[in-house]
Amino acid sequence: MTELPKVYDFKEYEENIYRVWEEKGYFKPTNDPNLPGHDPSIEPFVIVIPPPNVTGALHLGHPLFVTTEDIMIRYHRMKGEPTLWVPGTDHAGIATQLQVENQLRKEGTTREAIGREAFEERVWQWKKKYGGEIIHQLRRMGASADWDRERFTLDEGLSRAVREAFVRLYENGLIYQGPRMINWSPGLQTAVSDLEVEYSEEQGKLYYFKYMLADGTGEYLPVATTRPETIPGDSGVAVHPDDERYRKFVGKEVLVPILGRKIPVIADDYVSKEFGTGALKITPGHDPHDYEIGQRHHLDLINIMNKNATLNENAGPYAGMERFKARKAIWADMEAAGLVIKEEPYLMNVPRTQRGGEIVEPLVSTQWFVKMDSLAEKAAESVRAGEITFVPERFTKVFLNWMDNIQDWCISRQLWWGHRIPVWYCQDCHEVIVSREDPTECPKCHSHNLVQDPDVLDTWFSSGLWPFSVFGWPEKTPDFNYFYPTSVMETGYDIIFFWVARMVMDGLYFTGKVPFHTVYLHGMVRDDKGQKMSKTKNNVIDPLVLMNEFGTDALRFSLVVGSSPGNDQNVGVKKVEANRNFANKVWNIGRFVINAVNGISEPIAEEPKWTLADSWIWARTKQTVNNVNNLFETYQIGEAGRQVYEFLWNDFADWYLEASKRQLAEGGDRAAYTAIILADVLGLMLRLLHPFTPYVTEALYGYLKEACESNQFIFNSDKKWEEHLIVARWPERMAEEGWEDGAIKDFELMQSIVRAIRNLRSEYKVDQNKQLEAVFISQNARADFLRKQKNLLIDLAGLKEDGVLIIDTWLDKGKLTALVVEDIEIYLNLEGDSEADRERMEKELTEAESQIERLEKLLSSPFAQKAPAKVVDAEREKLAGYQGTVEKLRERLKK
RNA sequence: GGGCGGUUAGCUCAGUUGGUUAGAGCGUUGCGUUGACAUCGCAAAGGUCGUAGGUUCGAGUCCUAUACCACCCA
Repeated sequence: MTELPKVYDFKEYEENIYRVWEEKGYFKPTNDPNLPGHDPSIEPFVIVIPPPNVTGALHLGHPLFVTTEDIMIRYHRMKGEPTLWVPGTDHAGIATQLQVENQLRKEGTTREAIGREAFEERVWQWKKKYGGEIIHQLRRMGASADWDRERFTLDEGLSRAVREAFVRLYENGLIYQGPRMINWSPGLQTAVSDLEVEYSEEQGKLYYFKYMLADGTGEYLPVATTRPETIPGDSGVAVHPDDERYRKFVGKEVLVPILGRKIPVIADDYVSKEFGTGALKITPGHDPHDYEIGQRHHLDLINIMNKNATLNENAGPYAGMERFKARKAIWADMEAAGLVIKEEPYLMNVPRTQRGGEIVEPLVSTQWFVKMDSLAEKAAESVRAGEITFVPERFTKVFLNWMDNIQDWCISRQLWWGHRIPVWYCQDCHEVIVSREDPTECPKCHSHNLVQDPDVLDTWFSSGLWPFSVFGWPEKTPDFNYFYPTSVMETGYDIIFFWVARMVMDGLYFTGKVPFHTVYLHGMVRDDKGQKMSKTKNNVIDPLVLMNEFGTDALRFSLVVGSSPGNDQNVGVKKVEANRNFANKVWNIGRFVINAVNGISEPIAEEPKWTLADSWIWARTKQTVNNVNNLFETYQIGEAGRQVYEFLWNDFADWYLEASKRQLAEGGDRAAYTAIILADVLGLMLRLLHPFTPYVTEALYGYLKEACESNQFIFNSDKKWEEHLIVARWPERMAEEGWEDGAIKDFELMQSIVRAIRNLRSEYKVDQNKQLEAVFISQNARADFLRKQKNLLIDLAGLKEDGVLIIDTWLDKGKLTALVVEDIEIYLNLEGDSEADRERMEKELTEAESQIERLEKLLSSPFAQKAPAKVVDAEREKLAGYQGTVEKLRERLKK
């Protein structure tokens, strides 16, 4: 027999338990399609992990998604389904490249200095180190993923998938290369997609100046701009066609300040008459809206900017100047030339890159793009048709709205870390070769002088293929055939466009199937005040610190319980601490139950005679099992966890365990059956709780199993205990048998009486160990009921063993202190202040009377006719209870 | 400009077919340790469920308007 320590020491168990799980192969799916005996007709449950970046930065978002997905995985595994969770990591182009560049900088070198090949080698080293670390942390969080199937987005297999996807899209005309307006990051020296640009409201200035007419009349158009440095790139001035003020200028020419270039005045209804002066300078080379207007009106496209955000030769005297220095210089020169009208403060939306944070420069550049409209249409269709469900549902609209307004996707990045674009250029005949295999000669001129496109693909290009590339696509592998499409995609709502949308589009395009039937989106983790966690705010909580201090179970429980899908949640140390306490509570419940089982040492003689407490806890157990099943099926994981918590702490531990102590002490069948109930209820709850807190439950399960299996008096050998909880059978719904409501109601009456007595004890500052004498006055069935439950009252309310009297009527009430619960009068031998007693009872009377008033009013209203009988009856019973209380209190107060 | 979410106890949040006295954790206050648990127990205080209307026998929950906060898209 194992003697368990008083305190659950998670450090004792976590690592060992995880190792055992893994060694036993529990993380691997049953019904593996690669093994003999596979049955393809059984539907598996499959999740592919949102692959964490290999940058090495661990944050609370990781344990959140690990826990959520692991809960789903463990739940389905326990239900006996073939269950697969595919883990892996993402190469995270920009983020990782930046990290390695930082490292190089510290060494006093740069990627340019060491060259592309050496740089790539460095990044692989980085990946090996930090990618391994991330994986190690995922394991530490208890992730029951199939590590033999772990993938990395730059693996050989996945790289092949990327190539296949690119070539197929290209061949079908969905990938094209061309000069387009893109977002250029001067710091990162690469193009970024629209999604990677974030807008921040910042204080800037609106500059008003004169656009002089070219006819020399001295007339001018007043124009306002936030970016004077782009003036050298202007190729037109636009006004609204209905604008009376400027109608006469349309068709005329104006002079670009300083440069003196002639440009036309055009009319376009994009221009807002109210904004600024109502006249807009058009810079098609450096503003996305101007770009469109320029196209409409065939304006010149002038690029005035170098890739490093200095102005180029098109900017005349400002060539070579950095963009913000040029702004000042131009403005000063214009002021000198008398062209300045005024400047005023202006709150503007500044585009910045998600990664580097510096201001994005919109400019025209030759890049690779994916044509999105047809892809998006199919994706939207399948969502509208209900092939994909979002949890929470509101994200359906967000998703569709984005799909309906989709823009082409710039997929080329001027980086060195990522999937190299599979395009080669013949240096002799300029043929463009797009190929699955590296070509050695030009198919057109047979030259061997080929150069591969230097760019790499946007990381999300490969992520979009993840749900099927991890299974070996484009090969039709057994894994792909059986596990794809997957079941649930669980990830953060912040990447619904970046990732979820692209997986849906790619899945439909490349496999003809939606990649998953459910998208479960979790919220962001914030600090305990609701602030975003950031290094600058110094409010980052390191999950490792939390796990070291409170254990993995506590962290997992904290992240999932008390929150709901799609909503952000605040996490503080206190919360994790509280849940560490819960793990300890469960542990001690387990200790008690195991001791109880071990204490049974004689065989059962007769059929069971269940006590009220037995019936009650079993009824509540059934309720909890059924509720948790309902909640799991509707993805209300947090609420499910909360209900198990509540049951274990407030019902099982606080009441049933207390009640069971006497039952166990009684010995014989009573004790044996009590031990059985304790073990059965705990067994069921460990199962329900296991997905949330896998370690403490697995540890306890082992001890409980040991205790039960070794006790032949109450547990026969045909009751099968699975070897480990991780693969134990999930408790399915339990049918109602009709007695449950009565047992619950009866026990609740006992609870009311016990609480009333405890309150009074506390009010009278009675020593906890002092046993009180009590007289209960009640009639008929109620009195019989109380007589039957006398022992329960004695134990739970702290009454004297032979000092409890239950009688019909009693005259000599003396100076005893009275209590009334429903129609039961209770007298305790407390040396009370009779005046205080009277006051207390009067207060209770007033309260009960007001309740009667409320209920009588309610029951005489249309409520009684229109509400369901069950609801009305419940109110009637309450009323009867209060009426009993009032009657007894009045009687007592008369004396 | 469009959209979405939030507003519930001092703090952080649950509350999914509407059911009639609204819950938890933390914090606060009081009492209490030789047997499951002080990483605890027993109890107490604390809420016009943002505001105004509406639907309904009944609204924290559904509808409309509105205020504030946060986020997404343009």
